[in-house]
Amino acid sequence: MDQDKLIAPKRHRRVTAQDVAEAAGVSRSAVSRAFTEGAYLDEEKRERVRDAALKLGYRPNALAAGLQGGRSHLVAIFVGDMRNAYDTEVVTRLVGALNAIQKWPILIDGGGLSSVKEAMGEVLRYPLDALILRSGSMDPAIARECTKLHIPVISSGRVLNHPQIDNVCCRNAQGSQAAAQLLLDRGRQNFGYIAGPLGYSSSSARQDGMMRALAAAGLAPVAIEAGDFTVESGFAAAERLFERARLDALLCANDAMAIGALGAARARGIDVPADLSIVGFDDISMARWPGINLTTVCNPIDIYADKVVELLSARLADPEKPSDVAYIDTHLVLRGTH
Amino acid sequence: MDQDKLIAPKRHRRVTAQDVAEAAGVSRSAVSRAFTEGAYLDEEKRERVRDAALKLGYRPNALAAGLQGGRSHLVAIFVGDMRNAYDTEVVTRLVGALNAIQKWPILIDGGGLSSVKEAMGEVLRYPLDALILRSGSMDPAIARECTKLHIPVISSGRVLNHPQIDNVCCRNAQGSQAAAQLLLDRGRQNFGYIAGPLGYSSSSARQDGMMRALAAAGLAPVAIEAGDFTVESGFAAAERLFERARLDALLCANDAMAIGALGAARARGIDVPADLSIVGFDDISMARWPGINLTTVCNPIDIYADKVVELLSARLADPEKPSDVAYIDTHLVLRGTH
DNA sequence: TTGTAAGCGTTATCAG
DNA sequence: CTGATAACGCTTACAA
Repeated sequence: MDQDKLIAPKRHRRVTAQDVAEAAGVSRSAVSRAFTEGAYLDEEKRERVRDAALKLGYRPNALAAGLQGGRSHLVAIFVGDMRNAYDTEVVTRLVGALNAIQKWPILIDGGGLSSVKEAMGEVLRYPLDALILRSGSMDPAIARECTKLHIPVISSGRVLNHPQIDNVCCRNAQGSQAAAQLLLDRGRQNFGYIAGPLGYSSSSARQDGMMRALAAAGLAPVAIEAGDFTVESGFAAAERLFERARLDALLCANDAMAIGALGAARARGIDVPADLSIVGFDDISMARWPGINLTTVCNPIDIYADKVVELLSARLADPEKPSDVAYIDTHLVLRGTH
Repeated sequence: MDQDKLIAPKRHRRVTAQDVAEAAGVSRSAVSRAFTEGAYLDEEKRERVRDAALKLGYRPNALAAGLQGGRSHLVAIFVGDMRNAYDTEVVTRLVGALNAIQKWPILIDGGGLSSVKEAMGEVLRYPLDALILRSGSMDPAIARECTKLHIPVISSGRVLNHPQIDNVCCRNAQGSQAAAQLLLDRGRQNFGYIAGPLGYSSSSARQDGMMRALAAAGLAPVAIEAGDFTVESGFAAAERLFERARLDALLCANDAMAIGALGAARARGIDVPADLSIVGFDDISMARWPGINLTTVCNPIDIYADKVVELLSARLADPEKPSDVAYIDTHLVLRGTH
């Protein structure tokens, strides 16, 4: 016991390869090899090392391994605002997809943070395998800074034109054009639109798509209001719209605002879908909840996440490859509000 | 240019302290000191180093710094299932709170993962500052394994009795007892309950709280069904309940299932709250959405996350301190369904 | 105040 | 197949 204290100066030193080597009666390198796939090592010896490691509770220190030159297996995900339902669902899928390929996602939530840039700066001190940007309103300067550090960047939701940045992006205009067409075919004529905040490319692209469909029918939207992508803001924007004009069709830049608008319509006694069609965008999980049952444009999240991981793997395999843009096709999901 | 190629063998080597030192005409240690708060270094020199660093795009490698003995500033968050709305909100707050104190959360989502244990094993190779467990059904063996590695563990949602594990936990029974009492006071007598899956301590504690209130009034629940915490399962469970019995009060183990039950009641033409009171638990953000407006027991998420971070900081400050349990008080949120 | 040198725990290289 | 040895990039005594 006394001896114990003498031998272990630091109280809770992590078990190292050295310790295991001594316990198993082999060299440090043998221990390393025992844990390296396809390294030359006598099977019996490998067995012995593994046993000793298990007994001592050893596991190779990922920090040291990462330092030594290989990959850190750390991937940062920068999220614009995790309080946004769609972003949250994307992050959830992304986390799952990354976990599955043994990449460990570090999350940074711009929504809850006062100084995003500072946080990014701190996280960039880790030699990340990659950075995933999930934000419609990310300062492109930050992305460019990452490429300077030679960290692969995957931008999701907004296409950044940079030779080192891969992008995955949904065909926004196509989706909302189809949604508008659906309502036109149903005989709707008085369209309203609830946009997202200024500066979000997805919102403006979606608005453009609607405009295009309307223009082809010789129409234009009757009224447009903007929210901030939250349910509450959708509720408020819808109320303003209902004050201003008598609509029979309402398209929204995302599902959350559409759900808010649906609440506002019901509160006002408007019959949806008999008197007013409401269509969202994204197909978040709440859209299919009983009591909401929102008709919407599906922005397929799982495909999205898989695509991000695919681009990531391709980039890691060949860091010099030209940058890529993966477009995701949308499709209409007809439920009860159109 | 040719020289460039000769000097830089690896194509995109990260800028190191050495590079900065050479550029600024100082020693490596001076560079290190320039970035260390409160280290002795001539102000003019520090300026010079910082300038050179900025120009070269240098930032201290966090891996190397962490290896060197200090903290890694990495914290793993293990989530039982990120597709669960409450867990997701907790994670969001946790991420924000950790980002704010410069700890970088690595997420592992048990819900999306086939082999949770394996993933945990991989992540434990990083010398984590701490591990946060957010899961009602986590295998306690995993937690114990972490304490063996001397990694502080904070368990959230279930109290683990271990000298090295800190806990934060909401007073579940208290909350649902109050909810039941509210409905008793309103004259309700025929109570139903939608429980969570077996093995979730929160669900059973909440059920106990309700039982206690009913027992005090000489009552017992009329019917109980179980779901899996999802909206869909709440919908289905409520339908089964409505088949079995005529209820005037329905308590649910969480908000998501209550929202499902609300949908089922409406689909059946039951007037909520005139003929049936429905009360949830947690107060997730959707509970206050227009069109849902759910009366519920608030399980204050922000306090929760702050508490976790508080325990974490205390533990890091004194790794030998006795383990702690922080109980979170609930309160009723009266909205439109009671 | 500064530079030198010794780790931190790995993995990769290179003789044997 | 295996054991030394040299990186990896940083911090921090220690000496100047």
